[in-house]
Amino acid sequence: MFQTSSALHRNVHSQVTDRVGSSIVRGEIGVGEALPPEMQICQMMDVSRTVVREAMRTLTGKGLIESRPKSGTRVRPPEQWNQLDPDVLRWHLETADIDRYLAKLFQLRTAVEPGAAALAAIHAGEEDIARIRAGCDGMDAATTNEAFVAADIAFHQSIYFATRNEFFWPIAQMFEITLRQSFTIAAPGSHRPRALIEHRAVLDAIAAGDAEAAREATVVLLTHSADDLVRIRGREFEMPRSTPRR
Amino acid sequence: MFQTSSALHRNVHSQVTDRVGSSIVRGEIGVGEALPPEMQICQMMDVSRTVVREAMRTLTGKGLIESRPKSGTRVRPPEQWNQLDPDVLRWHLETADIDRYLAKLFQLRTAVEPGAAALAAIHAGEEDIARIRAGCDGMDAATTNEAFVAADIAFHQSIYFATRNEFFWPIAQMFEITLRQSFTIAAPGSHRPRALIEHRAVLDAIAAGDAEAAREATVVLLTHSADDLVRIRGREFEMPRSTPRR
DNA sequence: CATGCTTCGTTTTGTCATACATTATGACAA
DNA sequence: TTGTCATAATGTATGACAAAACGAAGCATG
Repeated sequence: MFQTSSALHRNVHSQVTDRVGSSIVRGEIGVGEALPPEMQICQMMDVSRTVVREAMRTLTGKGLIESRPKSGTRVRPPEQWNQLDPDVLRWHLETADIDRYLAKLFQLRTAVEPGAAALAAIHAGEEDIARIRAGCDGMDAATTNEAFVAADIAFHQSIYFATRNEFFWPIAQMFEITLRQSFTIAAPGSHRPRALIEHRAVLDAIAAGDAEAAREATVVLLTHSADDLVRIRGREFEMPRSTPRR
Repeated sequence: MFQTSSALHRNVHSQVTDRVGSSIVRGEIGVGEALPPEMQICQMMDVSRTVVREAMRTLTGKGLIESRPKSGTRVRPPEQWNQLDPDVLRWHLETADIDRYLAKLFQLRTAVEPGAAALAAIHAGEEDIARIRAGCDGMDAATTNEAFVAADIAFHQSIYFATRNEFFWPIAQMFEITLRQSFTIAAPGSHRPRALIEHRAVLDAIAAGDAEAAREATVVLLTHSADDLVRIRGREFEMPRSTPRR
């Protein structure tokens, strides 16, 4: 329990937060179960109670736990966790196998991104479009694989920000976390030229303010991307596809 | 600054979290600006530093602020806030006018829910379908307006949970927060019969495991819902619509 | 003389230790 | 069965010190 994680933080309470949070996400504590009392955690990790309590506050804020005097601190059901919180995501990534995670992320993208692109076409300002275009150009100019993936991610992030709807932003944030853990989110290499064309199509539709075109271009982009993922990483990346009209 | 909020909590640090968090979301502090030093906040609110620090940890965990020795505690850019966090949502709801908020929420639903329903059709288990059906039945049996809306919300929440993809769950959570603040999320009354039929259509498609039917039934449902909202509350509820095929 | 670098002091957050308040649980007794 | 109370856990307060980073003063150098 509370196995030391690999991340090195400057703050002690971040480390404690990491170890406890990771344990919870890993499922070592079990929903509804109680954590050890604060004092016991202090001894286990050899830190002061201040630190443990601040870690607990952080976890409470993320919806992972719930504390009451006397009864102790209990793990809340996962439906109530802030599953899109960067830390929670990271803890998931440490434990769950990466393919399952990427498949779920891709499911979310498939559901959201076409609609987001449509909204972006309506609400994007000059700066938003410039950012999206910068992503395209970055993909174009990329020599290394890392640079290509980074530009790719920046492109998609910019679309979410361009909706001008803050509820889409946390989804954009997810990409960063994922990026740091693996460079394999996209499946570049063989299909770069086609991918570039399809990205430009999305950009052009958004720049033109054509919501429906942006939606459908994004569907095409994601569909082909899913095909690549299925080919490279396996069938769990198959998505329910809404056949785009032509 | 740090105006007292209306919510009554049992914990002192929750109150401090509320006041500071609310101030930040309200925009009283300004992105990049520094908060007053901890000791000063202690005096302002007449609490111990322990409490203030635990409140700060909570806010840090939600991505609102960032602390460094000597330089102080600064407000992070809103793109990095956990915008789907229940508390952040609540603070937004306190300040922003409710129509803008509901419109953005509806934009998100319009983008996500069709895809979520498609996924639910594939992954839902018996319990999931039972929950969705319970939502339908609840709408059917509802006598009061509150009961109808509550059942409606339960129905839609169940769809997100039925995806079996935890990244969709935070969106379901949003409905709870919104429900507590206003019963007007749906626009019931005149169109109850039609709404009920459309909800059943979604349920049937999911129960039948037909992803495409579930998607299109949801699009129809949301489109009509948006029409009602536009009629009742105004044009800001107009959505980019993906004309469903027939 | 002006400019850049180093050093050091000060401010603010980070951590520790201790004491006490508050509250809900669970056992005991009426 | 119900009410009361001891108890164990979290909640709050206080005071002290550590660490880090910004800024100013001083030093060396052009």
